[in-house]
Amino acid sequence: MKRKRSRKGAPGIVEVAARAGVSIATVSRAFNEPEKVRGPTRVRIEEAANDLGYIRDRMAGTLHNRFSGTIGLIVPTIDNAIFAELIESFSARLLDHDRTTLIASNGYDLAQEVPIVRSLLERRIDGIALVGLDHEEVPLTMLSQRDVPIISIWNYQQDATIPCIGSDNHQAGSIVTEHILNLGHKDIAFLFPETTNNDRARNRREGAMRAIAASGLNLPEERIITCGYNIETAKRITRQLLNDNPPTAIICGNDVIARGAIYACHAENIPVPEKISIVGIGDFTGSSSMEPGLTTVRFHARKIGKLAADVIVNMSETGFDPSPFSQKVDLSFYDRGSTRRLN
Amino acid sequence: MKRKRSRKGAPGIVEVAARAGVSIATVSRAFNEPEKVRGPTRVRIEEAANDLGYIRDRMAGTLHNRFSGTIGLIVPTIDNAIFAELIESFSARLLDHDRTTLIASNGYDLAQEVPIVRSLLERRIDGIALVGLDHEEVPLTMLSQRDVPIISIWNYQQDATIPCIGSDNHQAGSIVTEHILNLGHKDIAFLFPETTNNDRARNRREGAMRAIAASGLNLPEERIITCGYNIETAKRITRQLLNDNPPTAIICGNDVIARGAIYACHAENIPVPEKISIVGIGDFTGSSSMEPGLTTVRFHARKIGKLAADVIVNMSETGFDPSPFSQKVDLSFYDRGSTRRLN
DNA sequence: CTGAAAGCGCTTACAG
DNA sequence: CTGAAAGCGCTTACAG
Repeated sequence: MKRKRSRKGAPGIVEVAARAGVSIATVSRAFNEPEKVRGPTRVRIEEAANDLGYIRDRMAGTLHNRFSGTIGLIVPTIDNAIFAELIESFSARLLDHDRTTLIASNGYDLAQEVPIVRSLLERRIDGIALVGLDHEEVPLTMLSQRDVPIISIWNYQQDATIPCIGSDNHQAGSIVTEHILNLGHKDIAFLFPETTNNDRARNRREGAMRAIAASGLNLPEERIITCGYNIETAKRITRQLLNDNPPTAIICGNDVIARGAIYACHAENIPVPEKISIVGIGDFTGSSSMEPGLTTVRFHARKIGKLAADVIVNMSETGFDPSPFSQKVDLSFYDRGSTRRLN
Repeated sequence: MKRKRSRKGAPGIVEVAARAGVSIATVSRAFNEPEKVRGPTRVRIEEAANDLGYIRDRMAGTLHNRFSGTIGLIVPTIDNAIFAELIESFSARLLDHDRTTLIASNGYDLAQEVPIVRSLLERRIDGIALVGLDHEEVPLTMLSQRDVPIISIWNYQQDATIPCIGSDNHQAGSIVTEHILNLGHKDIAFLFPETTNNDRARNRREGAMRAIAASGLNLPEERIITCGYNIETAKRITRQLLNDNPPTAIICGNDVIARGAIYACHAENIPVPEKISIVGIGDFTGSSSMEPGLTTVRFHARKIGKLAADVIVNMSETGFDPSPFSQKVDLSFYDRGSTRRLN
């Protein structure tokens, strides 16, 4: 069933060279190292290329210099407010660098990264950005064996074994927890996603737990609830919680869960924050507009995405020594309407 | 600053051939047309490839057969619930087809599509999916000149000039409007995004307007409000509206705007649906979980994404006659809690 | 079923 | 500053 695509009229470097009256070597230089081509020659080449509607075949060049101008991005999910801003800013910034984004999602299943990485390597990516620090050995080895630079994004850990750009999830967890504790809450529930293979969720939870411990509070086991990543699940679990044994505050592992929790309170006619305080983590699009506005800690997703794009391009161009590329992006806490002092 | 990436230890087809004791031609066949290679030979080659950790260079093959195994996807925005499910399902399905997604967003600016398409063509995409039917001539010509198949996704129009897979936005607009009219509402406001260069929004609005006209109702000019694409803007504009001159129903161009409108009602203490009915279009993730649940018409985004992936792969493999590839995906109306009969 | 050889569209030392 | 030529890692007729 395979067909061979015709080149049709599409002109190549040969046609451009002929029209400009130069060799193909000079045409190539005019694009890649314009400073090495005499002004008038360059102009003639550019005109010829324009007239013919020439579009370079970068993949042909890749064969030679090993750069495809393509960067891989693997996220846990696309269908979720969590990474939307990150993906958008990362890919837009790459376009500014004349790079293109090859995107894939692993569906929160790290085993999926093996075939994805293979698929990306077959397309000769110049570098790759992976969300988080939890990854299997195999894909990491496949990448480093081929000298493909890796950047981990979203989570920042000082002792990370791969260069990372992101925020301190540990700190995010403790910030919101301390806020709740400072408001005098003692009966607190945690609504956190599964932490296996998810360093972001794990660090947040650890940070939250540590803040609890530091305060001397003792949180009973049943107050630590594992909750799926979607609004509907969070809403259902929270309604159950409200019916069984409502706490005075709920600390949510992210804003998506917090949104579900707030909807649950609406559904059960429990006023937020009068009867119950709710905090999220992330500050996703829409969190500030909710009623009540969600108290949360902001991950500056666009900043992280942009930085990561700059860094991965830089790494691919210069070769790299991982360590100096790690960067911590500060968090911002927003005290909006969804929490209040316990009275 | 350019460095040359070493191949390092990464084995190529030559090494695999040597280890398997065959020619590189046979190795190539074993991957591309396995049925042409004798069983035992194939096994030896597969073992050799595995042992060496061989990863094909598809870009080298592209040079010859013109297929990169890469498909472009241009959406108006990534940072938005609107296209999240579409992107996720499209790219996941492409991965099943052993294709990879090159993603880019145009920020609702069609002029951006020229550099984006150029960038994708330089990477030798095998096909491209574009959201909507409004596009400039230039990028479309660039693509068809190079025989790159195009599929328009999200909007379906019978007389579209490019093959399209999506739902009837016209119908979506009329469905929600008729629902509101059937509930007895007469004082209705429209909250629609800018319709220039946006066929989806335009069709929805036309469908809504037609339903209004068919009912004999006369909608005053000031009831037709243009509203930005984000929750915050929608909330602000709706609050203004509620203060100035509240209608009994608001028809929103999409669920994002509807979400903002509902939050505005919460903020102004106007109960939905008791005092005001609100409908959206789209049924994005989260719309069913809101309080009240959003009455809206569902675009089956995952179905569209999956279908589009199948079709574009098919088009790239078989050559194509555009017309038979168009497909209309039915809408589903959900009457949830945000609307009620006027009394 | 398998191999030797030409060639895909570029880039890059190497000369000049 | 420019050109002729080799070569990047594959695929594909063409022979055998």
